[in-house]
Amino acid sequence: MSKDEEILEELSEFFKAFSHPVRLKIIINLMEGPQCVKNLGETLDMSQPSISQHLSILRNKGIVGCRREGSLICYYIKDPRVKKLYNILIKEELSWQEKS
Amino acid sequence: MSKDEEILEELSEFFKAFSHPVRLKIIINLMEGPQCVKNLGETLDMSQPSISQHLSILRNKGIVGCRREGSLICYYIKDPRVKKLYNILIKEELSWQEKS
DNA sequence: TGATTATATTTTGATATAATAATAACCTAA
DNA sequence: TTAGGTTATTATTATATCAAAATATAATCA
Repeated sequence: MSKDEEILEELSEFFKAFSHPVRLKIIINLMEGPQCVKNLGETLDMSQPSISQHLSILRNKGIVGCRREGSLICYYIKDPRVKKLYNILIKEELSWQEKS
Repeated sequence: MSKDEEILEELSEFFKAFSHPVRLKIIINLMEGPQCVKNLGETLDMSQPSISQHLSILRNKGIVGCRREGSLICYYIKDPRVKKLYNILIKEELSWQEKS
């Protein structure tokens, strides 16, 4: 596979991370700061395994990272492209976010 | 479904359009200007039905539009978010594009 | 009209993704 | 070390997506 093909593959994988509403929710929440899985589950009102599965997808793509803090595992945005994307395309669509 | 849920659904559908390397290629090509299906097929070296299928996905999401011009059908970028996305995230990753 | 070119749709089979349930692993505190 | 709370993984089933092939539609030209 050529270099350009690889770039396109990687880019499409990146966008695939955003192509599910639950993952979008997770990403939007993490944009406000690192969160542990438990908090995410409560905020999004979803089952723990489901949250965990989507987090593992985001982790595998390098979009989020995590660190253990005692009994909790704290997730945070890792890929710098997420911030760009959030600022120009996501933030302004969300009614509950101020458009500073 | 709440308003916010709908927004997230729509956004995730939008990103899903970019989550396949062939569709990325098509979008990148159309960013340089409208193209007919035949040209796209030749440029990308892909079968006509395959191009056409991906175009119909992009069409259904409102990302591209098309108009008939004689015997050809000309596709163009329709969703204004595409240009934003292209400029901040896609363009700079492509080695064959100048980063003006 | 029939033939040709351009494009779209449909179908099929293979593969990937999703939700859910069950279980396992890990940490902390008693 | 056991118990309880937190997170991850696995298995299963349902659904979605993909590529490829076959077929259908639409316009043009002879």
